[in-house]
Amino acid sequence: MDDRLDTTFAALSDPTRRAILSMLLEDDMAVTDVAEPFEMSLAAISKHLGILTRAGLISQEKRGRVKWCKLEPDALRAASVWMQSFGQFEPVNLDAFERFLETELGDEAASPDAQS
Amino acid sequence: MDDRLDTTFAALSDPTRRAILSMLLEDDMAVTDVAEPFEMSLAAISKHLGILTRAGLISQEKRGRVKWCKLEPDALRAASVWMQSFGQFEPVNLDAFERFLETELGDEAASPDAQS
DNA sequence: GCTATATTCAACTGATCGGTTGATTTTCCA
DNA sequence: TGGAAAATCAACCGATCAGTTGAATATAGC
Repeated sequence: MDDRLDTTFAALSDPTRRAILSMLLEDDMAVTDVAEPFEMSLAAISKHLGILTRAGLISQEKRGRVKWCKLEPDALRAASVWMQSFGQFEPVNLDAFERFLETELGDEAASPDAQS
Repeated sequence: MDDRLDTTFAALSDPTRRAILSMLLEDDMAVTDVAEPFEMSLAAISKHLGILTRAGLISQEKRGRVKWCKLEPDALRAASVWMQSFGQFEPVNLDAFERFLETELGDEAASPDAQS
């Protein structure tokens, strides 16, 4: 019944996939370009993109021989709502968000292979 | 570096564990009582609780021979903030939240074995 | 002390995961 | 027309996962 949340959270549990989402936050990208900063094979990245697509977190559109990857942020809404049902925390703590952007997100997007 | 998000999202990706969290939203519970509505062994539930504890999503305190499980909603904050960095930063759609509480959460808490 | 209760441990199983490599398929372009 | 580039497929590997069963460890209460 809640396969949706299963696949969403499972997709988000991998640091490589979260890094990919951060990259796509900047702009749409082709598969090869997504793979470029990572120290792993193109096939591996292709699999990750497949998982993200099946989770609805991104969409892929083929134009010519290039497949463009696009972030689909709406897919996060269900999961986000689920999480907010716990701990009635106010929408977003802006301080924490600021701190997060500096550390987590910034680092990850700048040097994805630095994910430990 | 972001092991925290890894373990948080991985813990949330299992429907049994999400159901357990929903149950603990109502009240603190002993391990045996947590296990009661599920069609699986006590040992399996014990493992799930261990995973939730390691992820910081719950805490366990032993009083006598009973181990009490308590929800720790703060652990969701980092993950929640991460997710809200995608999408249009506006809080949560309250209508969707309302609908969710009626369907998803209510059902899951009422009959956890109905998870497919 | 003895026994029942609460919980975990240990060892095992089958399935899934994240990665690899090599072969294919599709498309662009000179 | 014939490469070269973009991406996926297929088969494999070792690790982890979710579950089982049976034994072990505390603790409570008569």
